[in-house]
Amino acid sequence: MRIATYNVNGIRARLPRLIEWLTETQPDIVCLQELKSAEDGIPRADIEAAGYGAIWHGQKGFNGVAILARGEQPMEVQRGLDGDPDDEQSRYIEAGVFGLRVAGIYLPNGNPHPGPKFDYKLGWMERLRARARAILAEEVPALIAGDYNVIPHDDDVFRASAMADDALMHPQSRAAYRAMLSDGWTDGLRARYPAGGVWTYWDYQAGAWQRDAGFRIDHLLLSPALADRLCDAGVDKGHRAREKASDHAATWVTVRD
DNA sequence: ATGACTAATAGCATTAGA
Repeated sequence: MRIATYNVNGIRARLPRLIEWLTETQPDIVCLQELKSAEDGIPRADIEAAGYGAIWHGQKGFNGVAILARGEQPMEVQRGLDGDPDDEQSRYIEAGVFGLRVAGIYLPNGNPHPGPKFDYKLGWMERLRARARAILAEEVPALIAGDYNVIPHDDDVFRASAMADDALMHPQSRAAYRAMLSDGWTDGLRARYPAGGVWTYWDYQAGAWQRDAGFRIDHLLLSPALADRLCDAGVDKGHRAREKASDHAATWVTVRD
């Protein structure tokens, strides 16, 4: 079974690329982020025509997450995280699909640091960790996949000094990510490539793609039961080179059925 | 320190992204 996460940076702007990628790579489960669309603007018919059932949590203009399943309708478990009744941003959706629990996340960027956006990021990570621990306590095979907006290690970025002051690799962001790993989650791509050097994002600006000036912020975290089934992991880098591509590349794991 | 790209917005300049 192939499970992928993909920050599409606008599902309507990206629709031809998204459908093409689904058709070419045939993932069984997909978590999408940055739909940048209200629910009534999401192209349900095109996704279904490509062979996928889907649920989503949309928002006009920004954010927005979805879970797709090939030939199946995901069964929604929860949308949004507990712990902040004032939070109206669409960044979390969770479902049961193919016997797995799957959460799709779009973790706040947090720039600039310091400031309210960074505080929101850390608060959101605490709330995510609480939900993640509750999922682990259920002892179902589970995965939390999405755009974490965290560069976990210095070898996950083309040049650590270039991003040193960024919220993506702030020590507090990294500590909050590590805390989830310490709870028992396995970083699927890191397990496959322990030395780093694999990117999932390349900025549109300053020729970052051409210079391979990228970093790794899209992650798939596997519960212990699912980590035991991990076969492979990778990044669909070729699609990042195409016309009208997202600035992220899809990132995936395969697990034994 | 700044800008460079891209997407969306009842938009034609601003916000947000990372």
